[in-house]
Amino acid sequence: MPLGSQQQRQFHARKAPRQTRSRSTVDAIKQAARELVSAEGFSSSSTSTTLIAERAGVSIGSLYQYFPTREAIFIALFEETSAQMAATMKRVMVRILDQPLDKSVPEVMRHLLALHREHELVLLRMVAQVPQLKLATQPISFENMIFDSIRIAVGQWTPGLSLRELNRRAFFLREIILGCIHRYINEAPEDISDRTFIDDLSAIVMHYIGMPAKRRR
Amino acid sequence: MPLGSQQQRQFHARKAPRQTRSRSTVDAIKQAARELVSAEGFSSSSTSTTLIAERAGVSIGSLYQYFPTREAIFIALFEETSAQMAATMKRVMVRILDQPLDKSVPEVMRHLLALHREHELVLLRMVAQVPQLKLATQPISFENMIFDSIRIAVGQWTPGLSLRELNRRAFFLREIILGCIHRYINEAPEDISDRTFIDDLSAIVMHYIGMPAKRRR
Amino acid sequence: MPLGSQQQRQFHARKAPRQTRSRSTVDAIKQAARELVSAEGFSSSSTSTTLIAERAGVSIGSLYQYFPTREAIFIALFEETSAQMAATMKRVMVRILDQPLDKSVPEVMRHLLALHREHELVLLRMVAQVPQLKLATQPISFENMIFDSIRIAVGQWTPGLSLRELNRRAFFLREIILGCIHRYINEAPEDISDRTFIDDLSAIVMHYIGMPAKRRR
Amino acid sequence: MPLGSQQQRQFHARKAPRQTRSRSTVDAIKQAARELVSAEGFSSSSTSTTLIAERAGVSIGSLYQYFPTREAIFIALFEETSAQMAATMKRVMVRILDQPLDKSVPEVMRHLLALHREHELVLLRMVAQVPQLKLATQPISFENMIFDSIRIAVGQWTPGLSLRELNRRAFFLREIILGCIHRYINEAPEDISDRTFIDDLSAIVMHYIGMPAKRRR
DNA sequence: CATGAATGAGTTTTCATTCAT
DNA sequence: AATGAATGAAAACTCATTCAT
Repeated sequence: MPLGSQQQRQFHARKAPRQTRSRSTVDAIKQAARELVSAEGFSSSSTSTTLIAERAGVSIGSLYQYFPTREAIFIALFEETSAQMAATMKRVMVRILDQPLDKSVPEVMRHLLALHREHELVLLRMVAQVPQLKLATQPISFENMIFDSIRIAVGQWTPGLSLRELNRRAFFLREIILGCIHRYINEAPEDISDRTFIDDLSAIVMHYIGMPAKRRR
Repeated sequence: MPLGSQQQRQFHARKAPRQTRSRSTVDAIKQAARELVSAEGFSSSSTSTTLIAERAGVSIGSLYQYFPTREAIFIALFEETSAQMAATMKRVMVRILDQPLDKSVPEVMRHLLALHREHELVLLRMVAQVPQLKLATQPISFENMIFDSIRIAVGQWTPGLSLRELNRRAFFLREIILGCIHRYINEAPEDISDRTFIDDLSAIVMHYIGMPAKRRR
Repeated sequence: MPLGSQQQRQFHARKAPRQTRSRSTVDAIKQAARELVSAEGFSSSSTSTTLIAERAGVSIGSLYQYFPTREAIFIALFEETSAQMAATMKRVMVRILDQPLDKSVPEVMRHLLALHREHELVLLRMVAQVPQLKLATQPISFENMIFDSIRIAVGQWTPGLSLRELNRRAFFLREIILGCIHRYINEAPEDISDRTFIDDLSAIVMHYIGMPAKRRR
Repeated sequence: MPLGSQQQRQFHARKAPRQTRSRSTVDAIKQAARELVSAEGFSSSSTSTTLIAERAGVSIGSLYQYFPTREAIFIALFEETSAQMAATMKRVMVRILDQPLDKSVPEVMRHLLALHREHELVLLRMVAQVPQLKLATQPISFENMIFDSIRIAVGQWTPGLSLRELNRRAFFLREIILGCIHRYINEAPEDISDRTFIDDLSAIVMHYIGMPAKRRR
């Protein structure tokens, strides 16, 4: 019988695991998925459900007990990672916000770089390669969290900006920060050390934060 | 010569179209691929060879006469687009290079934005979603061309920079420019008009170009 | 361990069937293949995986669970048959070896004929038509087993032969015996009864076994 | 439209080539086919019509002008080769028949070996691998010719044999001779020189020719 | 006659998903 | 709950053959 047509495709996890055993089953699956994605990207031949289950030491049957769909695994993975990162960053931000810009910005950059390195592949590859993510998890939590933090920071340092202008600056800053970090990790350019990378990125950021509001004609 | 011996996967076009008829077949295929990718991304269910052939009004047989592999189609597409964009940009650059920075930079940004809009999906989606591209098309021509242009421009405007520093600036500038343009097109944020987008981006760029060489400790 | 890395074409069975259910699936597939080959030879149109699966009353999916490749099916078939035949012949040989030549040789011929009749098509057609077999199954067990038995028998009956001469005689005998049997089964000539066939073949064989070592000039 | 159903499949050459140009086209095709078969066997991927046409320096269109079917090419090839071999053998036979057995038999074997070596692959591989041949070319001319010659020779040297017995001996002799030659060429066993091979084969043959008619019980 | 672009039925193979045990 | 055998729709790709030019 033709599948996938008889019901709305569910993208989210099927049942909340309660017992310890299934707890670890879910984790094993996610971990296996993470590893496979890291090693090979998302091509469905290298991260097939069978492979994931195998690596997790779990039968496919069990896998489908907890995830209704292959995609669900990756979405869960993504959300988890994303949430973790957001939480970590929040902690960092709180600790730092009252310091002067030239201390706090590099500090934040450092943490962001480390964080992305740690979760490198899941986050970087996934967003790019799994289009469904954009739709499924509307608030891409981490990016949004960054966006909000930036708005707040910019608001503090350059008061009197309109909402539009605030959003605009946050838009650019987020893209500059995350974009440069992504590419830096991906390309690992020989000419640039972590140190210079963070210095330069911080300089750019600080300058843009401090740029006076435009006088519109 | 011994035929049929295990030939490794070919990524490039199988035979060059000679007659006008086949010329147009190839074009139809590429166009169909372009459209499907634009509409649906790369998931092999939405851009299967069958679908491409169908949309191109061509039999699968014909498709495989010219492209040995599904991937080959996309690579061809990518290379073509990439080359076109590079050529266009070169022309623009030449026309502009002797103008003062505050004229030429926004001008270049304007052109880049237009160019990316035009070729939006092929370029944007492809690089992210087709991992093989990185390997198959050694010099991702467009990005490289941008990189080189930036180095030249920076060299002119901030003479006396070391090679390393030149490369570093080009690295940041390329990422900032292309990254912001990509995201701007993708997200189409309501708060930002094309005009402000270009102004802001230009401001950031100009500032970074002019930043004095760092005094290292 | 890195999965998904280009694994070279496997010719051997994919997973060993554990449960009784899969046992019978594998058997059904092999049986279906055997029948189709018998009826039609190996042309991939008459023994396509689809056809085999269909006849086996099994889905193609299942087929590919156990055989990674169409070829793998035939190789498995061949090995199985070959091994069975070798085992049977060994038993026969043991029982017979101490009898006088003029008893044992016809006896062996009789068994060989029967054996080939039983496994007729798999063995006969396959070796000729599937070139990969030669490479895949290093010792074509049955033929080798015959070869060895012949060497032993000849050694017993005509002692004092050099190794070379032993090999030479075994070469001729094996070809004569197996060749004549094959053709007899294939052509089923009206003029020749099983009885006369075996008599004549035995006579030829016995004579050759007993031929004195050559005096080389 | 589905082909192959609207008319009886024709296996023989489509039109008799008259002009010199097409003469050479046909030859080129046959030659190309011969080479490809020699190099790679019959797997339709290594001897596809396209490949044959290509190697022959001829368009597929032209190929199909002269051969209605892929098979037709091979059948033509086979018949040609077979006829040539038969002709050659006939000449040899005539020259030799009045000599004493112990001269003529080795002589014939020598010629047969040479002949098979020359046409090695076409003949050997083809018979085994192309089942259609058996049906299409009813009188496999060469084998038949050998068969007949043997009957004549045996009739001369052992007069008074019944027709059945004649046929029987010819059956065995043909298989022994051709079988051993085929295998000798295919396996090229190190232990056996051409000389010993021919000596032994001749001995076997002569002995069998001379074996007295059986006294039936 | 020659050409080679086009065709498409038919192969092999994959992989997400189900379901009997 | 867990298992893993079974499923089959769908994908990639091939190759003999036709036919417009």
